[in-house]
Amino acid sequence: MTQPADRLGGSGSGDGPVADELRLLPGSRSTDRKVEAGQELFGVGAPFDAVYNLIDGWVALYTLLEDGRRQIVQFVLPGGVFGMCGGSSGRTTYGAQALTEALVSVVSLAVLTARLRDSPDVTARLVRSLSRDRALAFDHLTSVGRRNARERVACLILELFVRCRTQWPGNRIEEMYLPLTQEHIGDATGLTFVHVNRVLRALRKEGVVEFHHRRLRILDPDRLVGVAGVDHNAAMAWL
Amino acid sequence: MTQPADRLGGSGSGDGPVADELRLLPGSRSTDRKVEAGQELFGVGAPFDAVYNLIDGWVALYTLLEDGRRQIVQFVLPGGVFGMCGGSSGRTTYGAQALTEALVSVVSLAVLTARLRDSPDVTARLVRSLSRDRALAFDHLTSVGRRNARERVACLILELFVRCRTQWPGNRIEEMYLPLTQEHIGDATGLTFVHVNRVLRALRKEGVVEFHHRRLRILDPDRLVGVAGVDHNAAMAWL
DNA sequence: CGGTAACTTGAGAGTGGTCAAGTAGAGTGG
DNA sequence: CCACTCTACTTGACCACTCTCAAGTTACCG
Repeated sequence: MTQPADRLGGSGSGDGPVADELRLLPGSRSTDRKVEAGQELFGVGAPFDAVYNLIDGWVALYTLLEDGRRQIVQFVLPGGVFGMCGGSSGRTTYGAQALTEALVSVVSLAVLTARLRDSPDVTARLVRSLSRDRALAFDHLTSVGRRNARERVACLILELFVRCRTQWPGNRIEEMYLPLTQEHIGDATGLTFVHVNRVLRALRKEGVVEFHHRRLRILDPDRLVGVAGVDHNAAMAWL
Repeated sequence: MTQPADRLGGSGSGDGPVADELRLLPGSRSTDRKVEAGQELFGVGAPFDAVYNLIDGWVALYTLLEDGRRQIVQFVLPGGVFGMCGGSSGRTTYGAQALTEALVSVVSLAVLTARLRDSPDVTARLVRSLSRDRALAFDHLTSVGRRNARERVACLILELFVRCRTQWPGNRIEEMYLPLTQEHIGDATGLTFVHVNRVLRALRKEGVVEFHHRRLRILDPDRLVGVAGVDHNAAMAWL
């Protein structure tokens, strides 16, 4: 474990009682694969014949432009499913990188289609997951397309905060582990890390949020929601 | 019909032999609903208990910010499925507006879940559709987050061109009907319509594309791909 | 022929990018 | 224990891409 022991964001390094409700296919943990922080699960354009189901840890999905510009299109939390791609090319259009030590269940497409056939429950899980992803992607698109830098950063922080809360309903509401660099935030919001830094400093000086050493502290939740420019109810809808 | 008769982009106004492969639920056309161009299918935050399956025409999915800023998150073409939302709120987070006269099949959630249960084929269609949507959303996100105005506009045009081609493999490759205003393009690319106009003028002057009166003419496909900054293969992957 | 929606163009301003330099912190090896 | 290194963070100066505001023009439709 490279993370501090008291972090939120994982159920620990053991193979303990990992909740089955995080699994697309409950039960089978024979296909589990563990990767270290920073490792790539698969790269952009990799052939795909399997679906990944994150059980523990954080994963970032990203795309690349020819000249190296990068866009993080999604942060995956436990329970998330990725690796399925639209298009007929049989290759992924995005890559997946573990942000922390992570545990994924690898499900081959053959197994998945078989299970979809006989298990309405698996189908429902997958459809729900894909729908959620699409809704999240739409939100990000709106943020990046129509919000300014302050709003984007605040929005992202708020989103991750809310998603973490629901994943790990811990008690330390004011502080949480966020395994990101400012460059990650920039790549997710469509900004440069230099500008992310400026925004973060401003928010810090104003006493809204504090983000140092992968620890996020929400100093003033209400102000944060205000800066993000989201409806109070909308923020709750992420739950 | 408000569109010229020779447009690409629809199978006509009749109730003729609409291909069943566009339908999530083949056969049942009792639930079809026809809407005029410009009409809203549902607004942002509408309660949803049904899934929409576009059979004919163009639809735009959009989100709104409190102050009126709008982001188009997806252009739906025949065969597309929308109206399913992630989140548990039971309300849509985006609205849907018909860009042309459109024909949609409305499937109640109850019916859908029943069909998912007993028809692997329906399940496969839905999963494929949702996966494709997610991939498209990721592409848009990359565009809006990491490309400049020229690239974004070129990308969008290219994407719509390719998608149209595959929908309606007509013969007039050089010209097609695109039921958008420059403001639509702006709302989809995260730009203002003023700036979209400038970009479009420049591309026109350079002899790359021409877009007037809802007619798009690709003057120089290779240059367009170059301006868009996409890999030649990647462009084909949309097919 | 008037009204309206879409498109066009210009001038000025501002948000956010680029480039460059420097600081802080964690890990490593002498 | 102290350089040394590497990554992440910080800050400043400058600039440009894109927005805003404001006037027009054009095309379509009643």
